[in-house]
This record gives sequence, C-alpha cells and structure tokens, in this order.
Amino acid sequence: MDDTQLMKGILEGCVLSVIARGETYGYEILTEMERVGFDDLGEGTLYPVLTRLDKNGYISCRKAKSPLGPIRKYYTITDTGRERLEGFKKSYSKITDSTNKVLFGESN
Amino acid sequence: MDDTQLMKGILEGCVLSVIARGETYGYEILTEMERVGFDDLGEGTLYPVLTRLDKNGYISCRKAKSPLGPIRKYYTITDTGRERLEGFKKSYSKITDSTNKVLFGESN
DNA sequence: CACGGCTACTTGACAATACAAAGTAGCTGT
DNA sequence: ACAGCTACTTTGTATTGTCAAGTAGCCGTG
Repeated sequence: MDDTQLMKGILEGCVLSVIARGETYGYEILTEMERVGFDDLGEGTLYPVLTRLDKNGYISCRKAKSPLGPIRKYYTITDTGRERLEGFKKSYSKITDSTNKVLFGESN
Repeated sequence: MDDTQLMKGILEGCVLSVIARGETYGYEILTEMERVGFDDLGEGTLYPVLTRLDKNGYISCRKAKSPLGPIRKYYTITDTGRERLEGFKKSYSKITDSTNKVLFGESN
C-alpha cells in the first residue's frame, strides 16, 4: 500500500504541528509521528522537512548535547510558523472536505 | 493559498471515484470536481490524470461525438480500477486519521 | 460571415517533495 | 571490541500537480 503521494504536503503541516506543542528535536518527532500512525516514516524523509521548515523561517533551531548520543537539534516554532500552520489547517480542511464528498458521498 | 502539494495523490483517487459513479468524460469531471470544491482545477491538471489512469488500466476509454463541441472521450472504471479505488480509500482514511490527530488533537 | 464564447482535449516545461539507501558519529552495556 | 541504540546528513530518483499555450468543433449575435 504505497500511496506515498498522499503524504505530499501533509508531512510539513504535521511536523509543524508537533513542534507547535513545544520545543523538540528530530528523533523525538519521528517517534511521535510513528505513535500517531505514520508508521514507516524514515529519517531520510523527516530531516529534510525540518531543514526546509527552518530555511523558510517557520521554526528556529538550537543545538544541545544529548545524554544518549550525538548532538541534538532542538526546534521551536516561530510566529511565521504559527501563521503558516493556521493556513495549512485551512487548506487541509478545505481539501479533505471536498475529497470526503467525492469519496464517501455528499453529506452537504 | 497555494498548497498544491496537498493535491498530490488525492486527485487520482477523486477522479477515479467520480468515474466509478458512471461513464463520464473529462470536461464533465472537471465541472463536477469544481462543484464539490476543487475550484481552480485546470484542464492541464485533469487530463494528464485521465491519461495515467487509462494507461494503468484503472479506466477504459471510448470516443464519441459531442453535440456541443469536439470529440469527447468517455471513461468507464474497470475492475482493477475498483480495487485501486478501495485501496486508495483505505490509505486515505488511515493518513487523514493520523493527520487529524496531530493537527486537531488526540481523540484516541 | 466574422467573431467571441463555450465546449473539449493535448502538450511541454517546471517545481515540489517523499522515499530509499548509505554514511557519520556519540553513547551504553556486555 | 562490538552490537545496538540514539541522532543527523546527503545523494539520487520518481511521481505528480500546475501553468501556459495550442488545436479544434460548435453556437449565437452583430
């Protein structure tokens, strides 16, 4: 069941939403994403998303040592990021509303 | 609000779902998609989807004259297409479940 | 009868992005 | 010393939506 295309764009919003709950780092986000159902999310998929979010100014970064392994990069959401997240939620809701109509019947 | 990435993969499932309701053609699908909320769906976006669905064996094609304009290409869903649609619905539901958790809170 | 407007499909170039695979590297316990 | 976990990076690839422009048949109006 490799509907990888369905992940496009969704990932960015989800990751941003996780970071919005409080400062966190890549590996932790990865486990959180897995917990809610994004099972086979690889590191090579997540980390580029973080880089992009940072580059776009939606999150800011701070490095700190880990007690368990190599250096962690902690991310915090920015004001621009919060705006972006709100916009994303709107777009997402609109599209899923339309999609649900088409896939599962009218209901409006 | 150009979250074009969110359309990836969704479009294929939606178009397939519309065709599953009965034989139809491109331009009609376009207006139907607009009706349910996919506003700015261009022709250059839809028609390649149809070509791909056809090439993958999910739909079959038949040409017929139009009383209003140039030749129409009527599409019907195939058995393979129905299987694909079911698989798509499952993938879609799973991903949106996870996404809703992350975006709008737990509820599990 | 030319022309705008609608129907209807095609094509080419382009930009995003998820993913797999491989690599680097620190820490812990055996 | 080595396996296994944590943690981040990089390169390459395929898929797909979108824009823009083009082709073409049909209709009604001036």
